[in-house]
This record gives sequence, structure tokens and C-alpha cells, in this order.
Amino acid sequence: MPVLPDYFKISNKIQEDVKRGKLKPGDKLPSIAELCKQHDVSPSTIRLVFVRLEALEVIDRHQGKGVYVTDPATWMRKP
Amino acid sequence: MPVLPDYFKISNKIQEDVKRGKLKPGDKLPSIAELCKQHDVSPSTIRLVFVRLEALEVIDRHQGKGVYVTDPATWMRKP
DNA sequence: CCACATTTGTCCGTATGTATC
DNA sequence: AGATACATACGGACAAATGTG
Repeated sequence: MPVLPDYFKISNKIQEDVKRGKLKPGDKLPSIAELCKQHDVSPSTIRLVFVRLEALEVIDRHQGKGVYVTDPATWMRKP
Repeated sequence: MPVLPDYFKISNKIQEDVKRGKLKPGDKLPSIAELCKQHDVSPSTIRLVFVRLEALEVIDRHQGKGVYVTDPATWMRKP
């Protein structure tokens, strides 16, 4: 059984939280700095998580604002 | 019009090559070092491309061997 | 079996830019 | 104007898998 890398485990965890409704569409994720502390990893690793989750359309990233759980409702007309 | 980042443009280009049949399922991509030269970026950027394309299930990565275009036929019993 | 080179993999820390508040 | 937060990109250290001799 392969040991999953950090960026994989973290993005899986976030995906799980979304599936379980712990994170809902439109919710804002903690800041990068916060996620670094929570998982004890560097900003670069969190960035990998974001690139992956963005490709999977789980999150939307907004420079200067934050990272949000994808909301199909506000998908087309982004604020 | 937003200027797309390098890792985005490169992964889009590879996706295009796959769609157009220039790259076919099972094909091996150039090495990271090679892709660095071709696009004049660092290895880190190419890795970002791979993380994205892997999430999109466009490629399969095999440590020590290479990176291949996803082939549904050989998906389960990898060579 | 062992040694070695090649290749990919993970993770880190940092510099700089840009959008938002 | 200043603080905060995300975005992009780089380069390096070290690990792990593969293939070859």
C-alpha cells in the first residue's frame, strides 16, 4: 500500500469535508498560512493542494480574497 | 483578458496535443529536463503541470520510468 | 547481487507580483 | 497608504523507482 504524499492527503481531506457537508459551496477556506499551521507543511505544499483541487473543480481561487468551495450557482457570474 | 501562467499554458498545450492525437494514449512524454528546455521554465513548473494533468486524468506518472498519456486500456494492469 | 546513472517524486524556503480590504 | 492574502516561479535537498552493466 503506497504512502500518499502530503499534498494528496490534504486535498483528499478537503474533498471529504466538501462531500460530507462540513464545507459547503461558497465557503471560504482558511488562509494559506493557517493551513500551513494546521497540517504542518510549507506554503508550497498548500499551493500544490490548490492546483490539484482547482483542476478537480473543487475550489475557486481568488487572488487577494481567498479560496472558496466551488459553487455551481455562482459559477458563471463570478463576483 | 487574463494572461495565463506558464504551468497553465503548458498543461493546456499538452491537453491539446492529446485531443488532436499528436499524443496518443500510452505515449511517453519527454523527460522533465527536456520539457524544461522546450518551454524555458524550471523543473518545479513542470511538476506543477504534472500535478494538474494528473488530477485531470490526462497523464499517469511512474517514478523512475516516465510520464505517460493515460490509456484506459492499460489502466488496471500497468506494464 | 551490486553499483551506478537516469528519471521522477516530495517538500522546502524565498523572491516578486498583484488583487483585495 | 498600508496590511493582508493569494499567485507565480525558481532552485535545491533528498528520496525512491527503474534500467543497465
